[in-house]
Amino acid sequence: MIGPGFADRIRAELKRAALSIGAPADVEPILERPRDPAHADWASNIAMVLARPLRRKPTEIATAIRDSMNLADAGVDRIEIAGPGFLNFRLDPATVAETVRGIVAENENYGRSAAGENCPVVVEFVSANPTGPLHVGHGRQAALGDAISSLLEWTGWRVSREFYYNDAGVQIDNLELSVRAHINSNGGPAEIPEGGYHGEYVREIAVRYDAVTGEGVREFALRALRAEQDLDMQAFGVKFDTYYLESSLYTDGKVHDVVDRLIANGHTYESEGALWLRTTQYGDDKDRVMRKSDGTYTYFVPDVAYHLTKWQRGFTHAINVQGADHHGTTTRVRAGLRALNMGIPEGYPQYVLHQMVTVVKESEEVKISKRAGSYVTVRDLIDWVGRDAVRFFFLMRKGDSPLVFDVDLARRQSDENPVYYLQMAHARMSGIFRVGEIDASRMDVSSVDLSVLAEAEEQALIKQLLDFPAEISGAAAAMEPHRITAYALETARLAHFWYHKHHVLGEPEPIMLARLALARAAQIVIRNTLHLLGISAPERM
RNA sequence: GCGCGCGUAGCUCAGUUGGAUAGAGCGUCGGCCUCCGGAGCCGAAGGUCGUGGGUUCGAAUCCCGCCGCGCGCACCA
Repeated sequence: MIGPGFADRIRAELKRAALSIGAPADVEPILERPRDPAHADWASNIAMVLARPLRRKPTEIATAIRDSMNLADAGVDRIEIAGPGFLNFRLDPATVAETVRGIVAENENYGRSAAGENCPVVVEFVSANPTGPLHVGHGRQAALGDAISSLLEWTGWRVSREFYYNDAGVQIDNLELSVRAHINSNGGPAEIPEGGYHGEYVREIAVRYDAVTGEGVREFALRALRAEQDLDMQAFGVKFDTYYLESSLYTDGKVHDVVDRLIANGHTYESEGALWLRTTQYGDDKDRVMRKSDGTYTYFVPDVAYHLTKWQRGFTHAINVQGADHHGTTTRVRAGLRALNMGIPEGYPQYVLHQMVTVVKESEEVKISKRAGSYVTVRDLIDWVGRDAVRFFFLMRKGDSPLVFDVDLARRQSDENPVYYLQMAHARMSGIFRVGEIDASRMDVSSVDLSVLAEAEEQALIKQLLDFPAEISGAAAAMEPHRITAYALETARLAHFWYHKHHVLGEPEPIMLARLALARAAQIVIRNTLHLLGISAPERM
């Protein structure tokens, strides 16, 4: 560990100093990177925090702490006191430069940590009904779910990516009826029933259906659409570890078991010919119907059964990535799980909800596609701008805010396009090695004198590279991949700055060797961010 | 009406879980540059962080009210 290494040393020495001036024994100094790098490399607000318990002025405390700190033990060059009582720590440029060696050595593992302790977690995403091609909302989910999964893997969790097919229920009935309508119309205009599906794909399925095989229309349609969705995800580069079929919950009797258990636990009642669950006992604003008056179950019962299987399969942590339009279901699923009295905690599963996606092309919103009819598909986006751009654009914004997908920007081959800018930074670093005819992957930096990396752009770039592990763990803990896209762009920016200002090849050998090491470190970090986000890192463009 | 989310520069958005003078990209204006790899670099203008209160050493961030936008409020998923 390189980045936190500094912080740990400073923190330990800071704590020792704080205790020596009478701080409470349980004091835990907080270190942070100041927003403005001109202030310091690392900063602590400990003096302000201690002001109250010690009944002294923050600046006074800060001075006392500074005076009792050992610079060498903390590994810092300078300590300053600023503002209301910040302790600002500055690192020696040669110390900073030295860290490049570690980044190059760790290579593809740089940024990983073990915080998750190999704990199993299931991340469920996309989970579309097999009733049509995947739409852009599913695309956002796929990008988010896959990136969150990667973040968790990078921080030491054992991740299982899961796709839940809602292949039961009324919507599947409607799909079957829609396909049958086309079959019956014999190529003529079909009478699609109320609630049915109108896309071109429905007609295609009807045309391809062959009654002679003995396979039912319903099974054939489901199989075709699942295959199509699988291809969409494959084109997007997303791989699932498991697929779970809603229908299996019925055939395995799991839905019945859940209902029986809920009844046995006394959380249900009959009313108006239906069976209700008292979800209001668990924070819902009204009780929910479990079994309709026609004897079938509402969707949330298999949902509860499904999430129970996650728990029983050993996933003590479960994360669901869904559109915000499903927000209403979270409370009742959790309520159902708790009503089982099986020790499933209140916040299980965790939800990551995202807002809607609108697609804009030539300044106009695109709402329809030929294949799907009333919506734009993930496949359309991939065809228009490529997988990398689709992924990046979906991850650029935090899930809480609606996303406008600018197709024209995404396909532009210039710096205005963030994906291009980012990949170009990687290509540039790679270009240095190509032109210099150096095999970067075999580069030995163990005996290079890195202390010559003292230029402002070099120090800024290195410090940025050092932030990478902390960025990963922060983004993983918050389940916010957009932090990584922002970090990647900033890293690319600093790499571009450095590249424009300073030459590598053709410099005197000591400088060239050190700069080659830095170019390699930058290449590694940019490549790692790209790979983590599921985006390719081209060597040339 | 109730619940959830969001209001930050002209536009698109960040803001490290309460820290220092609120940032970036695009756009606008002024000036350089043509270099391993493609118009890049430097500087400037631009903000009552929707609004009114509260909490404290300190608030864009936490709490309450109000305004505006989105989503949800099914015996659909």
